[in-house]
Amino acid sequence: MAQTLPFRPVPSPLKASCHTCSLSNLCLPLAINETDLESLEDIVQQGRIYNRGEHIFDQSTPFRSCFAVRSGSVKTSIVSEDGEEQITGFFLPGELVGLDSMSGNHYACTAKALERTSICEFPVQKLEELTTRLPDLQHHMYQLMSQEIQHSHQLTMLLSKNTAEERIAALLLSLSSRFQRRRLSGTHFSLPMARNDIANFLGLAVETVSRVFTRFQNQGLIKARGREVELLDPAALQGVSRELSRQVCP
Amino acid sequence: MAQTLPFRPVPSPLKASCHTCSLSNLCLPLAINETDLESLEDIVQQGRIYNRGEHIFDQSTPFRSCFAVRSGSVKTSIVSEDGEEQITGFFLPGELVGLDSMSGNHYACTAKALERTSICEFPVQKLEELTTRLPDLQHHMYQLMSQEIQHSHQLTMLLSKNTAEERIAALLLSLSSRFQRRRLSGTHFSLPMARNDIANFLGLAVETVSRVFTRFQNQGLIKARGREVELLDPAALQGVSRELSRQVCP
DNA sequence: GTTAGAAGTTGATCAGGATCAATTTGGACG
DNA sequence: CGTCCAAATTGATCCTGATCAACTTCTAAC
Repeated sequence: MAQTLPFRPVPSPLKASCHTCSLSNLCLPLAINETDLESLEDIVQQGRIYNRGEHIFDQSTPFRSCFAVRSGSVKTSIVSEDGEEQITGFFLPGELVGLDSMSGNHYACTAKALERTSICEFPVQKLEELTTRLPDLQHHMYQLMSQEIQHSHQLTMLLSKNTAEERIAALLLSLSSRFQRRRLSGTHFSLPMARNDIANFLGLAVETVSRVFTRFQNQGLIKARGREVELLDPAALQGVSRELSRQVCP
Repeated sequence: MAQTLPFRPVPSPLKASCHTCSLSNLCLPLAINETDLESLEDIVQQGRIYNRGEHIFDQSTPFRSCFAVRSGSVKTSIVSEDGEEQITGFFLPGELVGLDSMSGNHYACTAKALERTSICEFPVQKLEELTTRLPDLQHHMYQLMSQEIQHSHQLTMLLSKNTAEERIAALLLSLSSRFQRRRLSGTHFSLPMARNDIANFLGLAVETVSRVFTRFQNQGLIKARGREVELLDPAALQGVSRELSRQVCP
């Protein structure tokens, strides 16, 4: 959309432009060189917009594609037999959604936009064909999936061993470092998700999340009003979390 | 080792025999046809034995290979900065260990044999080369990794939402169905892991695990003496767990 | 601006499971 | 066969965080 200059033929709106995408150092293009990038662009459908709360796919959708967040943010969740929901991840720009679905005929989770969000789509069939031709891209896919397993294991440890305060500190620090890597402020940002989502993701009650936020605020660790958060003392938060060398979430 | 007939030239002991392996319908060979199977056999190092408690690799080992359990069982665990351990999976024959390590230079976890265990080794460099040539095998790798993500997410939900009884019931049923798929009894088996391991894996205290086992026993759901377990009323256990359409662990 | 419903905060109470402590059982090995 | 140490069980107490309830704030829609 940055390309729609007047008096200039515009490429088909579905033709991708990973070349000009500022996220190419985080996303799939990371793995591959200039010439191969075009092969990737050939299969991408780029930039469809989803509004807040809109489903990108759910567990009844036949599995066709993986998705990359271009702007905005996404949450994924699974639902148990008895209808309980578990949020499994929050995804920021440059991150890939749907890697957990690459077995079976349907998506393994539900993906929902947390705000107005732009999404690129990679049809898996074409993606798999491409990765047989581009070993570097295949290697990158293995890496991404492997990292997702690692992150999930970290989350397991967090849920299994850490207190409410530690979990929330870890989440805040994870978001902070991920924002930072995207050249956004790591100390002052807006939470893309509701308190409810945080609680669900971290295995806590909403009330607990709320209490910990105010406790952190009273201790001068953060300043929070609604979704607006400022980390006043990241080092102290680090101390609280005593955990998570890497990120909690993908 | 089943091939050492007398008066007959025996292939090099390192030369694999996936052809004759009873697990070929669970393990990597599942994905590929007769002719391609030989390519896989060419890269496998087969059947090294590990004793109970022996490390297959740990987080300081440079990452070289993925491993398939041939017989016996394996647990994997990660260690946090402050030295706390979290068991991330139990692996039975035919299951692949090390998929979480396919990014970075070192293994992402520690793998330890829970009993006398035979392990096949797949050097990843060769494996990756092979998967570019064999799209079916590549597809299978994607599937396996994707399933591991799914299982980890299921575990997340279990830790986040379920009580001690529900977690333990779910684990017993998971083991049961996995033994069954290996043509072993699903109602009478020997737990490969200690109570401590169960507790750690499920985010509980050992004492709690012990209490739940005796409670289940008093309710007539199971019979347990030490590691020997008999599921007397799987349906009732199913009711207790109300969870986990699939397995908890890989 | 008004209003209705959702989201968030705060308080009081309760319970599941952790922790601490004391036995008991079991397995490995001389 | 007995010894020793680890693993498992059982009991008593305590604490974190869930639950229930009331209230406030925010957001969106008219």
